[in-house]
Amino acid sequence: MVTWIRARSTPAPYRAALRAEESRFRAPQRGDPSCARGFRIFELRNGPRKRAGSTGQTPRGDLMSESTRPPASDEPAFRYTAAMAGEIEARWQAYWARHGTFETPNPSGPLATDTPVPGEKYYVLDMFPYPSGSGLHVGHPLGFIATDVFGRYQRMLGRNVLHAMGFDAFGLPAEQYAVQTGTHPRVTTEKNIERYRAQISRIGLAHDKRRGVATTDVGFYRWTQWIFLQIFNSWYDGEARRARPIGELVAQFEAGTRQTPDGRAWSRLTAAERADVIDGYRLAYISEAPVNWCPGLGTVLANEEVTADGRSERGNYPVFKRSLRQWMMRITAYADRLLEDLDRLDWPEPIKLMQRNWIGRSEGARVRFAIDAADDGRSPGEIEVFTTRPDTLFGATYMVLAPEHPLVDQIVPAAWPAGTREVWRGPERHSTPGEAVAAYRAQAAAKTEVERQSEGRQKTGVFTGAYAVNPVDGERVPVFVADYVLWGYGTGAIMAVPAHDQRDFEFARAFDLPMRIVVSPGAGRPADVDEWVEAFDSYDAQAVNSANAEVSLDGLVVVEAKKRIIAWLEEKGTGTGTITYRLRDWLFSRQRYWGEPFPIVYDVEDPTHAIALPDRMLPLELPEIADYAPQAFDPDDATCEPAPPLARANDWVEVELDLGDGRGVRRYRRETNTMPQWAGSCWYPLRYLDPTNEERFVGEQVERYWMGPRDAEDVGGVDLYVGGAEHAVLHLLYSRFWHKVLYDLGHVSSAEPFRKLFNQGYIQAYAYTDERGVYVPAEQVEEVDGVYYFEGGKVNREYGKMGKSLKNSVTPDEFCDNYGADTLRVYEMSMGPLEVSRPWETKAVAGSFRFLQRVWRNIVDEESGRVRVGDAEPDLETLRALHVAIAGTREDLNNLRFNTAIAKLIVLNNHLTKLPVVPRSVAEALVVMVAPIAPHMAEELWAKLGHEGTVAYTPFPVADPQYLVADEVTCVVQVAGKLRDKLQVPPDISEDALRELALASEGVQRALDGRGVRTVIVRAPKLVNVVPA
RNA sequence: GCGCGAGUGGCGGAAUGGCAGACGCGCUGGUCUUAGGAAUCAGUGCCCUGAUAAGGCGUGCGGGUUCGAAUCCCGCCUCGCGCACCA
Repeated sequence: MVTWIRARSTPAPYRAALRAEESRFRAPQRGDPSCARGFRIFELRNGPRKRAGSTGQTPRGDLMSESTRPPASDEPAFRYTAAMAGEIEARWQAYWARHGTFETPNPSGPLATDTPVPGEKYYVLDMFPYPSGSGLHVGHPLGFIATDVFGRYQRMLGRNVLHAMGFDAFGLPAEQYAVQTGTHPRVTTEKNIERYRAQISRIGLAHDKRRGVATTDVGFYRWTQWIFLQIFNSWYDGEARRARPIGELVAQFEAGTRQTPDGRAWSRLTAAERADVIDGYRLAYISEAPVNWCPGLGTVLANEEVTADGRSERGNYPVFKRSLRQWMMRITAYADRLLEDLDRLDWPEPIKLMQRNWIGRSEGARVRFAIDAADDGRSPGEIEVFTTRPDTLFGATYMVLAPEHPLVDQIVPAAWPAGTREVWRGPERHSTPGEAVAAYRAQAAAKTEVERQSEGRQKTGVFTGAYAVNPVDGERVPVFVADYVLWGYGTGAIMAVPAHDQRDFEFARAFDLPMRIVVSPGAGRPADVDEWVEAFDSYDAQAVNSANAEVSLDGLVVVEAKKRIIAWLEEKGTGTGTITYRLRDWLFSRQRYWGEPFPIVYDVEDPTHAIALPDRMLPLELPEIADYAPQAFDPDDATCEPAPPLARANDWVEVELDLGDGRGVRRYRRETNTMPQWAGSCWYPLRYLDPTNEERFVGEQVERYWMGPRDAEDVGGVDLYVGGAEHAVLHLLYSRFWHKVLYDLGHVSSAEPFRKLFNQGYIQAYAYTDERGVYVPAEQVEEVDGVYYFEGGKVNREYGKMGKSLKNSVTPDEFCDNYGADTLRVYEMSMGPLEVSRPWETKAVAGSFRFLQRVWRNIVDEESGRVRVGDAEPDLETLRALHVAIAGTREDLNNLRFNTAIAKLIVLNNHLTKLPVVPRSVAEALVVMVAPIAPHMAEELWAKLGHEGTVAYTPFPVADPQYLVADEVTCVVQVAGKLRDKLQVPPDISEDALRELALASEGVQRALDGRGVRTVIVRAPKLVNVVPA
């Protein structure tokens, strides 16, 4: 229990306080002569302004000289100004760095210390920043400041706090920049990281800098490659519901406990055949799949890198769907677990919902329809469909195959069968089904996905000329090709039930197909389906017209009907109940230079099977190559082939290696694709834990300490993960997947990477355009009566992102010059709740600055620079103000409500302002409570108040309940729910006494105006509500 | 189209069934000043009133539940986000 406030005793006389203050300045000189503190004190005594720009002693004298708000000449010498803030901040940041104040000990391994780690820990994490070339603006650090405040608070609660920041530094921008300027991506990346680090450290974030790894560090991506191989060398055991090493699969085949695909004994298979079988199980595998191919960038792209109108986010080049051989990750194997475990996470509900929708689990059935023997006598096959409504099987009146469906070619007969309607032959009324289908498929292939959609929901398609047989009633139904059926989902084929599916309904109307009602819509609809204007797709209804000789669904509600028909289908062997997901496997390769190389080689004599490099050959470093640009293509040429830059590094690609597999030195070709940017961000939280471990990607004990589950129910993971909602699905789903594989293989003890997630809002800004539509500097725009002017001319106001090109960007550096980092921290935290986006308003910053200035003035005399607190005990009113503030601040900080926490500290500070002398004990409590938010000023004041060392580990004050109850409370008196009077009453007043008082009160009498009283609601001691007759 | 979230002073926001507008910006007035774009003190939802007291109105709009609703329920409007023919 933390109770230092009450434990404090023997208040020292005022003069002693002054002595303590002075000794505090001398003390550090003993331990650290390089600090030159005496010199600075001298300067401080002579006023902060003189020092601006004059000293090489402070780390950032150059920055301070840029202060654009020079104080007026009569300003008190010891006022808290931007210049003084700059000096204090630089000095304490240097102190923290020198003393390793925020170097967090591990329980074991390289970062362990001699002393045991605290039992309670807290791992707070920001989403991995990408160090872009344009540096930070004040919007970026919002979340960083929040985690820092929270982490510092946790530390003051006695916990071992881990907070670090590294960089997600691979990626296309550095590569693009390299192409333009000839600078190596590593040079650009390192420069950007350095710039970011400088900007971030100026904000005073309590990061353990030893842990700030970058994905581009060889020591980091060595383990990214290792994890990739773990995934590559694993398969998903559906029975056990977990990943297992591939060796255990081989053992099953060898023992005969698992059947080979064609039933032959494992020993009878050739090495290549075995490799084929095994590759079909791996969690990382190569497959031929339709991908986003962007010739303009020379690489395939992930879906998230393609804009809504089908162009590359970067460069705005066209993107084509191309079937290419690419690396995939079998994330779909984890679909169920990724879905189920969402329930165990403390995440915002909307994010969970987005993941649920993205995974898109739907229960239904696969049903096989026999293809009716074609006129030319070719042997009939089967079409398998997926449906979520097998209960409507009796209402299926036609079928549809996706244009890409391979069966299409096989079922098309030579001529249109009898009964083919005009519209079924396509708009050109083709004379054979072959022509019609070929034309339709060509048309569909030429369209981008976006084009398919932008043509509205107009249903198109053609008849294949083939019929299939409905297994429930033997009826022949025509088979169509239409692009409203997607090849990528389910089986790429559907049974169409137009009466009960809106899409099928529209198609049926367009193609003059029959409809059959098999789910009763009740009395609300005409009995004749021809009169319907839309499909009836409710689940809350009963089946009708759905019976054959063996099974009847009639009268059953949808859920029951589904069960019965699935049972029947399974019994007849024509269908099975099944589950389908919207989630697709994850395309994992890129044709880029600036990414992690795959630790994979191919035997030159068998180039189809990927071979893992043994661990001892890691890291596989990126080779230096002369030309790292992806090969340039005509951006509109959809037919060209990707050519990864690494393929041009011949000396690197062609290698002779002994892989230790007993075959000796052989010739291999390396994989020339690189991994996507997501790879490093999938596991970086684990590396922060143990950044220098060379034996393991993270020490076992270290991982268990920081991320292990707290109890049997807990999934473990980072205690608090803060970042924007834009990563709701991709990053958060990918890293959950990787983490689960590592968990299954026994490498980590936590089942999930992020126990609690918090989505911060964004800082937005106004931008202004003149009459030409050109952006003008937002800083210089003036508002008069709601109209905005720049240099005398009217300008338009827009609201949105902050950015250099919008001329509304404010950098943390210029902000710190003008106000100081502590003001930036207070302002950003007080603007509103963390989860809400808010507009930046430079003029509103003054309030935060003034708050700090007043805290300073309450403790330090602005004229003399001396501590001006008194040692008298605080009066009761002050004690109450203090303890109310303590209780409120704790409550707010616990719930990440920084804005209201600051408001409570302001209230306390404003109270202290009115006192002739601020009591020392209250001043100290205030400084400690301010410390998480404005740590530099708090350190300075804490030292001035006579304390040695940092305030960062000082226990956070605890409220004394005795001061939380007032001896009088305000009772609200209402009449008919409207406020009519207020009474000052003792908190323990009885209901009856309060009722009497209220009824007798002037306000009640006036409001009643002679009316009688029906009821009186009494909620002692806070409220009475009189209900008039 | 479907799903999710949000609408409160001039502005950012507070209050999650019990005093609407904490705290801050801005604005108004006073102090100090040669000066104020500094600091400081006071006031500030709107309406009525000379001002006060008292009163009326007020949390996007309309209805409901309740002694009592910004808060809970139903319908609508507006804005933001996500998904978008997923069978």
